[in-house]
Amino acid sequence: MDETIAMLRARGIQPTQQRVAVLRHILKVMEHLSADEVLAQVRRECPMISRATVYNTLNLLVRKDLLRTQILKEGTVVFDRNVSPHHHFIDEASGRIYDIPWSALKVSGEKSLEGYEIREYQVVMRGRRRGQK
Amino acid sequence: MDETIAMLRARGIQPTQQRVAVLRHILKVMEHLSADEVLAQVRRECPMISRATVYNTLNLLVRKDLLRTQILKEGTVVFDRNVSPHHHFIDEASGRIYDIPWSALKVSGEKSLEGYEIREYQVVMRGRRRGQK
DNA sequence: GTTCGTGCAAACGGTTTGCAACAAT
DNA sequence: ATTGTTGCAAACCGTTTGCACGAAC
Repeated sequence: MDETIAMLRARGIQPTQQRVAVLRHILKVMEHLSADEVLAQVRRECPMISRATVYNTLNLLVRKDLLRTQILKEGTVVFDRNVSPHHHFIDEASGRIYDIPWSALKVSGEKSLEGYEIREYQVVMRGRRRGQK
Repeated sequence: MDETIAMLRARGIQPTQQRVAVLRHILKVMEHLSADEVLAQVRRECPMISRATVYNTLNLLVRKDLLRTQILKEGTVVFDRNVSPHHHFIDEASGRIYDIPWSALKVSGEKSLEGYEIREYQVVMRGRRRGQK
């Protein structure tokens, strides 16, 4: 049985060919893709998919908590398959975004902020990846 | 003597009427404005300013380190008059962005991230402002 | 009289929307 | 038959660009 289809069904989403292709692709690649990147890449395997369907599908998956959007790049939103709290590092040379595990960093002091009801937070780091790839 | 004009001169920028109006407005308001918001608000005092000039001016001021851009909202960049390290809180109800002083939060663990050369980082918090206004 | 700055309109890129054709139930 | 899904094209919105007019050195 197909895990991607099961995920969609579990959220009450009809597993159409296009939706399965989109979700399957995102779960496969490790990158944080923009909608247009998803479109281009999914089209290789599923040529008859339209821009509108990709956008519709991605927004649907976000609404159903299978994906999250992140505001990390100028001009475009990226979709994150990791829906649990974590931090981000953005390589300024390549633009590539890396997930940093929640446990790798510790933020303190946020409880003493008066008047701010924090629903969620993350550390956003920018710089350069060094060494390996 | 005018402080705004002095700031521009110090950076070798010709203090034209439009540039002074843009910078003066940004230094006056406390908000993190988008370019179009700057345009709309500056036009009240300086009606004969064009969209292109506002965008040109803002980009120039960023290039000369008088402003910083921040990627915090979907679909638009905001301009930050605070060019020193600090954190941000975004009120999800109003969209308003608040500066959080660098000293209010402490992040630890970032030195032990192997392979990541961090040039800068900040904590981005989202939630609701409580109480006063 | 060059250089620099401005205003306008067109172009651009990411995203959304309206709508007609088409499945699926 | 009704509802949900897709593809296409047009619309939209923030931003950039090309170009001609005008101001400043």
